[in-house]
Amino acid sequence: MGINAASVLNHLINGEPTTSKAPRSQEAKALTTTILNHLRLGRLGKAVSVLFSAPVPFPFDLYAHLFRISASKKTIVEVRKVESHLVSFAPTPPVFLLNRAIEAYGKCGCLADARELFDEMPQRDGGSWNAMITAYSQNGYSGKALGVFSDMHKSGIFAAEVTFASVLASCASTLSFWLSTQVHALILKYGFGGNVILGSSLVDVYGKCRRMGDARRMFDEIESPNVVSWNVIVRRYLEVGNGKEAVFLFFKMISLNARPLTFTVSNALVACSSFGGFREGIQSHGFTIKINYEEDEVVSSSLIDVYVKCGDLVSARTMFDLLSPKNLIHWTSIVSGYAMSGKTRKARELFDRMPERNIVSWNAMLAGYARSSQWDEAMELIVLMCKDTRDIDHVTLSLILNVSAGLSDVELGKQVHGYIYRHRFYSDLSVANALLDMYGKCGNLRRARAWFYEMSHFRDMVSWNALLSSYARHRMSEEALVIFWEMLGEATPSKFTFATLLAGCANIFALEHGKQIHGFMIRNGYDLDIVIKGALVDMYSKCRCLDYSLNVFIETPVKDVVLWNSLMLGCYYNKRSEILFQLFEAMKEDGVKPDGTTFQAVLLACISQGCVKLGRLLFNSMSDDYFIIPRLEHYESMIKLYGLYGFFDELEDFVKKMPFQPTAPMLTRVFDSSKEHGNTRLGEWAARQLNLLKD
DNA sequence: CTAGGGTTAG
Repeated sequence: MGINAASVLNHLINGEPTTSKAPRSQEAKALTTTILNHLRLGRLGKAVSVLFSAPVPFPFDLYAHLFRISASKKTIVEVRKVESHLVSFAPTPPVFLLNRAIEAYGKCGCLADARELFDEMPQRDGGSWNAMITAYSQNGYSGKALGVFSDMHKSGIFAAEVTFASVLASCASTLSFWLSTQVHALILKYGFGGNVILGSSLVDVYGKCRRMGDARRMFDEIESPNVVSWNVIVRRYLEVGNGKEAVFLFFKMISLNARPLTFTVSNALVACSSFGGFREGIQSHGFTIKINYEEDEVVSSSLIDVYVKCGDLVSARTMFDLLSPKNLIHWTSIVSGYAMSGKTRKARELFDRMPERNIVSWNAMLAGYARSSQWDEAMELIVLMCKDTRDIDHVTLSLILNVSAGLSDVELGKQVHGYIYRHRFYSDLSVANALLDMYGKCGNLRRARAWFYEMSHFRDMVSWNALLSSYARHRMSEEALVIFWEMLGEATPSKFTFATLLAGCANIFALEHGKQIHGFMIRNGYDLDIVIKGALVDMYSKCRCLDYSLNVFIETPVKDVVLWNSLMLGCYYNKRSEILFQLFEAMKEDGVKPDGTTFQAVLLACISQGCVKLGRLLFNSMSDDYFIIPRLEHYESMIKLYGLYGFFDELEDFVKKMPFQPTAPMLTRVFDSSKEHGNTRLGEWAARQLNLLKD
């Protein structure tokens, strides 16, 4: 068919080709082939412009196809063009195509276009509602998605299964528990209860709302959970801090011969680390090898971390050494392992050998120094870090604040405070608490208090505890107690709170306050665990109230070394050292291994009872039988013991054979006791040594 | 045609 002047004119006047219906659809057919060819070559723009070369309706499938492709490429211009062609040239565009258009707008994030189309549609079906809800839901407008769902429900439209998925996703992101239960009820009412996807979504929602009881019940109701369902339940248990249950379900999954996703395996491994489940970790390790997952980057990272967190650095290192290629996370994990277990030298060695580092690796190394109180090394690292990277985050800031506190360097702390202020970190709770702690530990209670009040709107239990402990630490237990009563109106005290308060009372021998706290805990049904019992025994001992101390001790079924130590020191403070020796024997019979503090207590008793030979025996036994390296105070006690009772041969031998140079107080004591007992030779030696020390 | 989960190091 040729083009003549009349046909062109006709076209211009009527806006329509003069050709009859059959050839027009043939033209569309030919163009459709061209368009599809363009699409095959990935030329979406070309395809759409060919569409516009013919002002005729195309097959609906083609529009649907174009919508899908432009949606997946998120090319909003093409979506608009295709919609415009559709509504201009197709006489009555079918609802399902308009739904596709809404979906495409949604995928491109153009909610305004989607909504406009939705509002102007002559008719809507369930799919239209669904498309609109999904569009809102997937773009994070959960509230709007739920609003549309509510409108849908009110206009009597029955929701489809797919709609519920979007609705539940929105419930999950808004954490609306009660709405979720209502949606759950609707799902059951509509008979969709057997849908695995909806079931898993419900587990997800309940878990995110931290309603693990409901989540678990829902999970147990799923007839045949799939890998996603298992992944969700394991993940949610991990998130609420119930690692044991997460691991339990992971093992259950395996026993049912389901093949977990790599995500699920790493979640389970993290769960093992979370409660120190070494055996479970090893079993999971075996399983990952069996299903060929040990090569996976993420799984191997979590595996190394299991060994690290369970304290088996040898295995962690073996895994790390065998691993290739190693990534940044593997490196950081092993460095952190050494750093946090006090092996900072080894950590640093590896840290220096790292092919690349990021903020997390720097923080890991720094955290190690902070944990081991190696403040100078920490400072040096901070300087290096600032040279290497401009990246400073909330963890770094908290760590630098810990270092300032450790060095009692309030000036450094103030600098960090300024940085925090300039870079808007002050609303980060962990940073804010670290700052509070720093001012407290540096003894700047005025600033601590001021900052604490600035934190009024977002402080938590940790903030209260930090403030309390700074008062208690600086022997202001009365004030600490006042703060405690204030605290009750705002936060729930924890075991940490009580331990701090009791230690504060012990330091100033505030027996009445200590009793009040003890009573408070009993009245309010607090679980008096071994740490609190230890604090109580210590407090009563120091407050010269040995009877109470003994009572608390007796009512503790399983006693640890701290408890024994506190009581033994209590005997010493209360001039009942003769009982202390019996306690020492009883402790060993009880199967509790003495530590350095135990021996210090026994040595103090020897001093007060004049048991020189026993003291020497115990001092030697300490390292020979118990492998405890004597600390400075043990040496001091021995010197005091020998000196006080005039055992000068032993004293001289002891002081000269010590593995380090005697300190000034030690020499002073040697000098004083020599003078008292008329031992001129040793006294002069001590005096000479003292003079040498001064230079 | 459309739905669910989303991991590892400080």
